[in-house]
Amino acid sequence: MPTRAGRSPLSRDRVLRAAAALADRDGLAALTMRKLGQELGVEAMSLYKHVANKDEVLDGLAELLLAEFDPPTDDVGWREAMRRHAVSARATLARHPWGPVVLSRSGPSPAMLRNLDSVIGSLRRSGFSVELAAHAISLLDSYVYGWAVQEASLPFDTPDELAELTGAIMEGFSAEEYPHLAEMGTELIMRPGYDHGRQFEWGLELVLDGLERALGEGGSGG
Amino acid sequence: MPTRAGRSPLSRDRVLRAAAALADRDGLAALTMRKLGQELGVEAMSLYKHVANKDEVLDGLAELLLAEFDPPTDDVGWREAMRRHAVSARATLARHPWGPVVLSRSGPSPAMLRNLDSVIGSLRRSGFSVELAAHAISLLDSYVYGWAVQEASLPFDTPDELAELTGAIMEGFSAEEYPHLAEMGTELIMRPGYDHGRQFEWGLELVLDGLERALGEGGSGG
DNA sequence: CCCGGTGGCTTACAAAGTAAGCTAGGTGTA
DNA sequence: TACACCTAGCTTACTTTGTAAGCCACCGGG
Repeated sequence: MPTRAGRSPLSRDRVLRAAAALADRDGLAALTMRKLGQELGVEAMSLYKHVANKDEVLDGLAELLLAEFDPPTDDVGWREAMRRHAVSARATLARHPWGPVVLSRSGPSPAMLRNLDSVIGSLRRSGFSVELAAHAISLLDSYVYGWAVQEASLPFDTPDELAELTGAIMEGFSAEEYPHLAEMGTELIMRPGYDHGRQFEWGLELVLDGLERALGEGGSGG
Repeated sequence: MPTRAGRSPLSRDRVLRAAAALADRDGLAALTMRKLGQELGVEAMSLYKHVANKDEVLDGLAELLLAEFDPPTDDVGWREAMRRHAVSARATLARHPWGPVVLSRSGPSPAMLRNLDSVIGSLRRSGFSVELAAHAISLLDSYVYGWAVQEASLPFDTPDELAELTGAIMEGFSAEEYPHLAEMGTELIMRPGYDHGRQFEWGLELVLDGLERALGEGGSGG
């Protein structure tokens, strides 16, 4: 007899979705096989009929995540395509703070390769040399990824919380110890209307400007 | 009687250094309190006389790491100062693949704040507005950090190994599936003399160019 | 009607963090 | 000198987690 009536049967897919939901809700550290089982109304060991082990669950999360990234489209020009791709990646990673962790421990999965291939393709069709495309991807990826990692480690979600937190941190140290930090805190971050996310876009535009210039120069730069 | 004669007494500092050495040698996952104890010729529980718990060990590793970063100096101009700082940070993180992990889980520690403050100071003294300095740091940090995270997850150390690995990955998929990736693999990455690290510098120069331009425009950009 | 396979369950063990309390050896003080 | 005390390291034991091994009930086909 089923533990709970009307429960749909388990499947690898349902396991992974539940894992993502659990990690979203309670954090990646709370994702244990036992809790995951509970979530699905099942004992921990039952999960092993559908996934080989916990590593496979984590790899599966990486796949789910990559599937959420919009691949670039060719109908808007490379610059807009890259911008959208970067913005979407950042938004996805912000939605799932466990994203960077699972991505950085997964090897080159098909989803990852597919994603990469489509970005390279978009750039190549817009006139980027192989080398310049490599440079562009490396730069954009590092930026987005690094941003996301730092964002994921910040313990706040809204600008208000940021201001509040900044204030709390700043009470912990004297303005003599870290004068420049103090200045930045009071004159920028705690100002009403300050939006941390704006910085992401600013940096992204700077990077895109640089790439546009490098593309115009026709070479690989250097 | 000491387990091993002539052993110097334990201390928080010795514990942290041993932890760093162990993580360097066997990876962060191998850093357990028991192994760390062994490394020091001591039982696991003895460590707790010097550190509160494992979290404190990890936080301590973050401090050690930050101490390895060269702070920027004022005698070379902001651009060269930022370049050196970024290059040094990248080198440090490459030397310690566990770096990104411990950094991203540690809150704003004094070492972190000090580091940040000195970078802001260097920029401010070179004419950066508060806002532009914030943008610059955010961009540079994200780039270096994102690069480091990705580099840390790569399972090779030398260019030769990269070429070899790329070849191995590319045997796993058909050129029809990922045509652009295949092209990049054969025409760029597996070419003799290809140096992945060069891409870091290329991106860094692009970013510095952009910042220089933004500084010249005198405003905060936007 | 039996039979094998499948999906979930129970049990059990190893690794890891760490709480609690023990003890020996050195130290300051009467 | 003797004694009380402090400290660093030790022992034991509990909890959480991943997962190996094997059990059993059900279900569809011969």
